[in-house]
Amino acid sequence: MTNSSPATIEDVARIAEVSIATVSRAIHTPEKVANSTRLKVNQAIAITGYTTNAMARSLRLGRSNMILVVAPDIGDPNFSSILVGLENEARSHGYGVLIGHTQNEPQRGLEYLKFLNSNQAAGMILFTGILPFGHQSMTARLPPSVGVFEPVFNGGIPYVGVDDVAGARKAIDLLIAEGHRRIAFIGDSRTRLAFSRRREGYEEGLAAAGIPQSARIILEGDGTIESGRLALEQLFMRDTLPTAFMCVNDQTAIGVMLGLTARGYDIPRDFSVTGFDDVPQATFINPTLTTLRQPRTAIGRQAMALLLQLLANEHPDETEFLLMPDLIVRNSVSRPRSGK
Amino acid sequence: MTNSSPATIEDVARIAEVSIATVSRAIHTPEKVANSTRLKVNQAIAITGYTTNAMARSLRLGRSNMILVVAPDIGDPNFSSILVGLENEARSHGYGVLIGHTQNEPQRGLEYLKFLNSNQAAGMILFTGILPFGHQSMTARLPPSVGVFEPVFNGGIPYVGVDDVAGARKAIDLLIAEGHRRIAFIGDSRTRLAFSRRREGYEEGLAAAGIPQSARIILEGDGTIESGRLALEQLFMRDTLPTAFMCVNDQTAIGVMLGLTARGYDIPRDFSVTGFDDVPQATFINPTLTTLRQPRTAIGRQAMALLLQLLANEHPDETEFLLMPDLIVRNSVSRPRSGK
DNA sequence: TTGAAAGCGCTAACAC
DNA sequence: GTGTTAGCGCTTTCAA
Repeated sequence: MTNSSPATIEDVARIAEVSIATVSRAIHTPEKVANSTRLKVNQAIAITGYTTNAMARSLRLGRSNMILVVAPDIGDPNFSSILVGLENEARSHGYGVLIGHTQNEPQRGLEYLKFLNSNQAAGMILFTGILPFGHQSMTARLPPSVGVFEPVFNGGIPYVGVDDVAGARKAIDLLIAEGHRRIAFIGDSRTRLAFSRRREGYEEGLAAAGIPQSARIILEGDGTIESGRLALEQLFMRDTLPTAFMCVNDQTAIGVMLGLTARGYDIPRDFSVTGFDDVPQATFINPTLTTLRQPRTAIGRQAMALLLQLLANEHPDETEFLLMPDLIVRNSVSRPRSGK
Repeated sequence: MTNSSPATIEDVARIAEVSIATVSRAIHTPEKVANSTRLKVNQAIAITGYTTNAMARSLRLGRSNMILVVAPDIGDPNFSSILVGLENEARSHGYGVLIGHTQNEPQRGLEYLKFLNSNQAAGMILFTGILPFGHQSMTARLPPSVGVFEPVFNGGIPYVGVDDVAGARKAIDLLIAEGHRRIAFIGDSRTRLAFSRRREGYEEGLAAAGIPQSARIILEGDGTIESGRLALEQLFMRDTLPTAFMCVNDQTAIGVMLGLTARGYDIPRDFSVTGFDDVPQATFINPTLTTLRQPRTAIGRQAMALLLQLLANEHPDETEFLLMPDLIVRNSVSRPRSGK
């Protein structure tokens, strides 16, 4: 039990009465070390409380054992459970996870680019649909990277996400099965692929049910609560109201529900609402929200597994890995009021 | 513009036609380098796109430039804005921030302990009231550390938080000023100091208003939405109901409001409710929640500033740094119904 | 199966 | 004001 500065490989070697090379081998390639020697080394490690100095190791190896996870906003309710998957997978392969949040500011992104360039991370997981690094990203050498949720536009980077089209299809099919015909899609976006894919699912579902083009009601949004509210206001200025709102995500749905409630309507009696994501609030809002659950932990796990593959120089053929979201039926959907 | 492996200090030195020592000095102690030389070096850095290899630097210096932030749950709505303060302060002093989340599992804590022992972080910010490392933390050398929100019980670690007593006092004084006399405190906890301090503020306020001990209604909770609901159910099984609920935090308040609404009551007509923290949801819930705003960014900034002081071997006398929360008056409080 | 030694990229003491 | 050099702790040839 040394007490001053942390034990080094040399301390272990001295106590075990072997060379530092043997200690290193006993740790990383134990099969290349005689049983008796390995035992001595292990004892010495226990005595000293030795842990490998990751700096020195990374310097020597030319790569670190950290993965940088870049997210625009770690307050995002989706984020933390995905992180669990990411971390568990990384950890079980000897990697640590480092979280960078850019707050949607390119300036912050550049800091991380510097970080990457100084070799402090072996790979990168991106939570954003674009490389958050501005123009410099073009000239810089990026480490192996994997996107989560959305493809990374300017990178040719593989990604793991959810099958948005199929998921949206589940929602729209439910609404149609309940008898809805005039269903609005709230939250279309040209800049967010996930959102426009969900709109695709909406259109596919309507088409499959033989509902004419003219009955489609599509409003744009950016996925915030506020955008849901706003879209609702716009809708109420038209003459034909839908009987159901299929929202691009839960935040939007919450905005719509808040707006509807404020106008004195009852959900689901007067209007049905669906979301997408299954954020924690979905179970607390009144009525509880029917939505699609993102397989978050699985997404995280698979994204990290993919990155580790890349790091091992195995390049899979596919560039898009989609998992299936589950439809979670709660209380925000019912049959439309007869006559409407 | 080199293209293969990242430029090293040697590349820069060669191009600038100086020694590597001069390059290092030009970067870290520019005043010790002749203007003309510095210029050449800067040009060479620009040409090569050189960034210091943080691994090598840390190894040489014997300390890293990363600060580990350990949080039990990064999904906590308080967390991300505090992180902003932490990060900005750290970054402006050349430190990076690394986030570790323990998910309240001691096992995870141990991983971070190993991380610290391998010298990968120079210091630590703790978001939890206890060292999340189990028994081993006793024997291990911990780096300079600072707590956020709550003192760290088993460490003698200074912390930056909010003045919970004074904050709670603001809430209770408001309720009393509105005319409430029977006010319940929801969310007392023996294990969370911040919570019991808020209860202290509650008691102080009642005492100052001359409200007798017997009128105190105190229920326990763990600060979750569910705990708020639960406490409410318990209260409704008693015969004397309060006219106002002073909740230990916003989550609890939301639980109480949800429960009240579910029972058909109107807030604030039938009951007033206050929270603590000012989470984002406080503005979206209906009615909007009167609460105390944590000066989050300031807390983060100050905590990191304190840690940087420690890292510079300056040890302040105080061990507790409290900032004042602001009372944010919204719509969940009104005068009690006459006759109640 | 083990040891000696080179060297990853950097900083700082020392010499000039 | 600048260069030379030792060495941070580690992994990995190369020899034995």
